[in-house]
Amino acid sequence: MATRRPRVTIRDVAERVGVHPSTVSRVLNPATRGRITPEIVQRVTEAANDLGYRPNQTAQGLRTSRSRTIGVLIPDITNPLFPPIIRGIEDALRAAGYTAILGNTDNIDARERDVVANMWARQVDGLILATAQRDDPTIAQCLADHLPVVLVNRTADDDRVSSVINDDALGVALAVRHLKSLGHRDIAHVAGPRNLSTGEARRQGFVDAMKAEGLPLDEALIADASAFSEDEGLRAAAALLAEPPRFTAIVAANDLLALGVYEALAEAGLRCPDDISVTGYNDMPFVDRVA
Amino acid sequence: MATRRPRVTIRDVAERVGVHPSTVSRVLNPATRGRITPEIVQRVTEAANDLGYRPNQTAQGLRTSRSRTIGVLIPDITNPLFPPIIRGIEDALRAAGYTAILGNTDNIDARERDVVANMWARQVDGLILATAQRDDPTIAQCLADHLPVVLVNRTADDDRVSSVINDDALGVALAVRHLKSLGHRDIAHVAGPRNLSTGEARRQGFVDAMKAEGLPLDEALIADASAFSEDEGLRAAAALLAEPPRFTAIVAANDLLALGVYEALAEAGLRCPDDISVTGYNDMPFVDRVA
DNA sequence: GTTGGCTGTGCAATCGTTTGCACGCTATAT
DNA sequence: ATATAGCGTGCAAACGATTGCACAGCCAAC
Repeated sequence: MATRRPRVTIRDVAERVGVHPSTVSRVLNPATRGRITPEIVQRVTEAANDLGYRPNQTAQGLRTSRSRTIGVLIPDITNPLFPPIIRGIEDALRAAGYTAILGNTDNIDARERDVVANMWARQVDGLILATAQRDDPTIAQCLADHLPVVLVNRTADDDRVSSVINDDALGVALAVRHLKSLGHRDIAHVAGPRNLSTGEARRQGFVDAMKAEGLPLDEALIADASAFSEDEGLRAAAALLAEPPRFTAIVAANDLLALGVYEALAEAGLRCPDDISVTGYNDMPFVDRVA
Repeated sequence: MATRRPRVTIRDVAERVGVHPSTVSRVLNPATRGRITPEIVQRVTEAANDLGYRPNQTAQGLRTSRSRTIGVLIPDITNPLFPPIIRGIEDALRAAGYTAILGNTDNIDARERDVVANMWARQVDGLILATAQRDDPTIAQCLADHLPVVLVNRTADDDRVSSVINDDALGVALAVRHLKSLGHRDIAHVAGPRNLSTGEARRQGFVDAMKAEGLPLDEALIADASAFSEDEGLRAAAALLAEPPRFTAIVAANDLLALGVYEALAEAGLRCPDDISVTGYNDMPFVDRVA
């Protein structure tokens, strides 16, 4: 391999100005800059610019044991739900001088442990989990290690950890109200996994909303999916459609499930919305364009 | 902030076994393990496991100046074209003990420079660019710095850098042939930006394919989009549709452009495929479901 | 005119690993 | 028996930055 452009170090800057490296360090650190004579600050700053000095994050990280890096765990980046979330996280982190490293877990525990171990070895300053289960061993581990952790999209039952989520109950209630206003009375629900906060909360939200709207609630019209996937949406909806439907609309707990529901309807020879209406949840990109 | 779980270092392992840290290091490094007495290898390995030792990547990185990290530049992760690519990159890197850090550039030069500078500061071992322009300053910079770089999805005119791309000309030719087999003769093309290899190659592929198939080639039926975006697809297609169309099909250089073309057709009161057929390029997730 | 405080900078240790070099030991050759 | 080669391990110096401590110089106060 060819030799790389030699890195400009803090020592190079120091030599050029004729001061000690520690002085350069103090100049470059806004918090300590005030302790240095303005004229030296000026000369050091100029020299650093001239030489194109860039602090070596690795060395900084070793010394300070902070990496300015955050680990982000997601189930699978190809799930269209996540790119917008990731984008938001990365933009915010970059603005704060941080960098994200991503880990796809595919909802596999072993993979998740592996990814977290790797991130720990890389000295991440904290973790953002989009993978939280209501009872999540990874979260327990992070709490035990005092590794800062925040949840996004889903939350956990353990209330020691904070999370950024939306109002699942409200979202489902809006869907139910909308369907009611269209004249629907008998509404089915394809629910998400009950071990995920989103699944459980939307399920409960559906039950509450039906009651609140004075619509008939039939537990038999709630089909649980074991994952937020198209396949499971298809499976769950097919179960609902096994016998002639006693409902005119389906509230799916998530957009991927809704896509599966569409398929199930098609397989059953039913059309949407002519025969049965369907609502999703997520505003997944391009979902409004799906037939 | 609470105290963190104290890190187990190579020195802790050494002390427990009663050897020098360097010996532990050699045991843990497969390349040097052979130089150490098997019994010591055994004891060190055990102690490392018992203590839950994990090498500190930051320290390793500082010493070896290799970070086992690769920077990946993409225009925008929310563009559905990229998640599958990223997923593939991350899986392959992880299998090799590497980690990816992502950078969204939004095709903005300044942002791109910023991201690359940040990655350089983080000592990335190399870069994967999905952002390549045919004449790309970032690539020139990397070559000058001897920072290893590989292109994906798009390539560059500079042949010193390798790239992983698909056969754009072939893909377009297949689309043209398919349309011809359906009976189309007059085919328009919504081309991508000519400063990107994909735009230019598919455009050229379209021209060549039309000639090869013996179909009439009318330069006026090629509309250039200035970006691979839905908006530009709409704009370019609208231009083609400004006067009564002299064509029965449109080959779009990319799926997002194709979505824009759909919109343009809708706005013009035309239906697809009844009035005009459209082909895309990418196999973007869920695109087969779009109306 | 000495003492005392303050201020700006240098010194050197440190973060956790890796690695060239040296050293002591054993085994073989003479 | 002594020289020599080789093998396994320890030693210590890096990598590039940060930071507690010490020290020199200056000014003011007594």
